[in-house]
Amino acid sequence: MDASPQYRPLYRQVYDFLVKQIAESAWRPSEALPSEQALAGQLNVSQGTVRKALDALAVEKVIERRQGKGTFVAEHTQERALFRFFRLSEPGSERATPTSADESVRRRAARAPELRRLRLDAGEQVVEVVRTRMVGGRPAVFERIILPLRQFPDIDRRLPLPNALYAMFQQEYGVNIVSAEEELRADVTRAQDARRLPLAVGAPLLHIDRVAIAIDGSRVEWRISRCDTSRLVYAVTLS
Amino acid sequence: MDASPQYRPLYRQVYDFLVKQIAESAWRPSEALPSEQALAGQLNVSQGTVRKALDALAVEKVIERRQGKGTFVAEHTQERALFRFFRLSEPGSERATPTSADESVRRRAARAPELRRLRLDAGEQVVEVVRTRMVGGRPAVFERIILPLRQFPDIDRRLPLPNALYAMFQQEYGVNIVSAEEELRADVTRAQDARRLPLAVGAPLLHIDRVAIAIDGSRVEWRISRCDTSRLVYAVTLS
DNA sequence: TCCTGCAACTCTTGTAGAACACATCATACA
DNA sequence: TGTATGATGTGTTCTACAAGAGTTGCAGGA
Repeated sequence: MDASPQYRPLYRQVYDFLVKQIAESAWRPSEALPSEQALAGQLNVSQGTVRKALDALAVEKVIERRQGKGTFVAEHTQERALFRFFRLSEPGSERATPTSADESVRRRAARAPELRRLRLDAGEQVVEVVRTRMVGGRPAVFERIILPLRQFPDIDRRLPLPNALYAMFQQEYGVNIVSAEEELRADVTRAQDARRLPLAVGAPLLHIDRVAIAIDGSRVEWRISRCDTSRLVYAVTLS
Repeated sequence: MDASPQYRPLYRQVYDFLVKQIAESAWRPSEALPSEQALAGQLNVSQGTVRKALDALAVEKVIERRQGKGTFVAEHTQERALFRFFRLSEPGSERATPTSADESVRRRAARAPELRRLRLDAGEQVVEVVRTRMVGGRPAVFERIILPLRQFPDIDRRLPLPNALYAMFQQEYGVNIVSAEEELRADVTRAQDARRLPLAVGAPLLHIDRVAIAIDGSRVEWRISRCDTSRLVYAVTLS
């Protein structure tokens, strides 16, 4: 534990240390961290201080704690990741689970808006994924995803992509998505949308612009989803 | 502290006790709660246990803690409430602040969907508020709000309603809004919308269906907002 | 006498750590 | 094969002290 020029509480230093370790994949997903006692000994602080840091990480769903068993790196399982970041559901708040279809992937140089959104350096390459998301057997979302090739090398050679991308990011690339910033607006269906979705050109659809953020704070994915909300709704709880 | 049949940790019992007290307006907004020591003495637990309960309430933004000063019931000030529950902003995530216009209020019997949404008893009366929300001098949202008259007696005689309704709920009626469930979808502008918003009939708009939930868990407000998202977006962070 | 400035005190929440209870699992033993 | 037990985890509770903020009271000068 190094004492930084500006004071930070011990438990905060422990927290930062653990975030760094997890960001560097020191432990695999679903693998157990060292016990509180072990970490306390290693970092030369008390068990209570380690616990305070672990509790904070558990609130953020970065880790999971199980009494009597241990503390584990939270796993982005299929259901869990979808439940967290896929917000479309039946109007009565029955959760919808999507599948993928008509996937196409290509590698190219990043364009200006992508450089800005993902804070990339000029000339960097990206992978563009275009796919249709099905809910209940019907096309519901038309998705365009931009990924920096630097962070996901050869992801365009690992087709087909899994249904839950964030689980793959975590397991294959050690990239932990912890939050996502979304901007929503209503838009009209264009010819491009109508080829994928059961919507007439000119009909309203929900346009979602998302940037996903990893545990180290880096902006890792830009995703635009165009959703048919005639049968599903975007559900969110503000608190 | 009574021991319930199913075991609950002490700090959870303290938490529940405090929630109940705040729900019953034992302390006014921005008023200080008794100190940790005082609460600990009153409830016959240690200061650390009280602190754990208070920390949880602070995370939920029900209370605010200030070192050296005390613990205060969080106040739904104008800016704070809007920042929390009004999600429209400029695309670059510059926050937008709305004002109200063209407000009309009437009292009537609750209709079937309102009974369901707000879990009302048949025959209960509601107050229906219709108003236009302006952002940057332009109409941006057309809002319809349903409130149970039982919880907000004579609210229809206190016109004009303030800009931040939840601050009024808290100060005038002791109702603390802590979360809101929203369902969003894209819809077309209808004649009714076009009278209020600078949109042509048939243009896409964002339809938001919100139920606001008070600290005691009761469903207190049903609000439908129809938003012009040609200049603003609905911004939300998933975590 | 009145005002000013500072030190000391008191009350608050924040941080750190210890002690023990409870959960889980592996293993020894009847 | 079933049960007891010990080892090792996290969960809960409590204590001690640090740090922030405000109040009080006193010394000293105008």
